[in-house]
Amino acid sequence: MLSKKTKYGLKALTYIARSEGDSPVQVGEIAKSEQIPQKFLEGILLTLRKSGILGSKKGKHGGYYLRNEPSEIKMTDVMRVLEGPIAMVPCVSLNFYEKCDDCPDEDKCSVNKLMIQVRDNTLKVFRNTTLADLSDTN
Amino acid sequence: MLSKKTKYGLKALTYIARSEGDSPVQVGEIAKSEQIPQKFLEGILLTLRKSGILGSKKGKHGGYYLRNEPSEIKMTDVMRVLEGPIAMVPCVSLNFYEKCDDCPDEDKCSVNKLMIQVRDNTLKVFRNTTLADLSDTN
DNA sequence: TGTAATCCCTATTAAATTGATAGGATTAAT
DNA sequence: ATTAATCCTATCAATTTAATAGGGATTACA
Repeated sequence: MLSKKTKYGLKALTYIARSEGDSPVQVGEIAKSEQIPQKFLEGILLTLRKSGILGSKKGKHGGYYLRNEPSEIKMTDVMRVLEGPIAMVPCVSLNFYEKCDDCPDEDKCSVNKLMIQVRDNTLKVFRNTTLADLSDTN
Repeated sequence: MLSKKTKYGLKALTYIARSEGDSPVQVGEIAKSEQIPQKFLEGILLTLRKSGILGSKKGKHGGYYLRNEPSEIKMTDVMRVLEGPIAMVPCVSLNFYEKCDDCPDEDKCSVNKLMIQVRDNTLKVFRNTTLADLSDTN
């Protein structure tokens, strides 16, 4: 299941992408419009900024803005920042690899093989989707 | 992340599929061979039996057996029993649908659209994979 | 220069979930 | 009867998640 953090983060990014004008978008505005607890959202946008996806401007009339064009922001990056590994088991993760405690031999593990397929298919979706796709209002 | 329950369940099913002879396979044997806490595994096999995937024989020389051929046991069914919904958000789940508390309008939700794609691709994998594929020792 | 608005940071908490354990009841083979 | 297995329920500890709280630092602007 997708965490609220990720869901809220995706909605916020979409909101920012849609409001891109000259001035940065404020947390309070996003929180209100998207029905997200403001303090919770603050933390989420902070991690998105630290990861380089968002930029921010402090002080009065401050807020958040995208560091790149929506069409340049891939879901792979966003999802990894918000949700962590895309793979369902660590032993299959490209960016967060870890050996499983059980499992003496990965090559012989039936779960491993199945999860590689799932990972590849999910990756395909995330690689082919950008924030521009999310914010297209069709 | 895949729960241990699901991982253990998949390994156990694979084990049973590979040992299919005349007599049922015992929990203790699986637990030992696959390094799974026995009592935990008991519960897992119980739910697999209640869902109709496994059958059991009680008492001495009892154990568990597959109710169908491995090639008839689809991952969609196994995953839904062990892990629950395949979709990452309830509003996109085919078998466990629920409206999201936030989200006034699903059709306009950017997360919704993305997660439908992920779901469909994951489903594709699970529908095309059976226990026979998992237990093929290549 | 002061005040309000905004992001920034850390700590805390409550609830839910997960992984595991415990103890025995029931059933069947010998 | 005895033994060996499944079956069932309850409980527990650890972790994770979602949310809240309280204030610090920075900036615009009157």
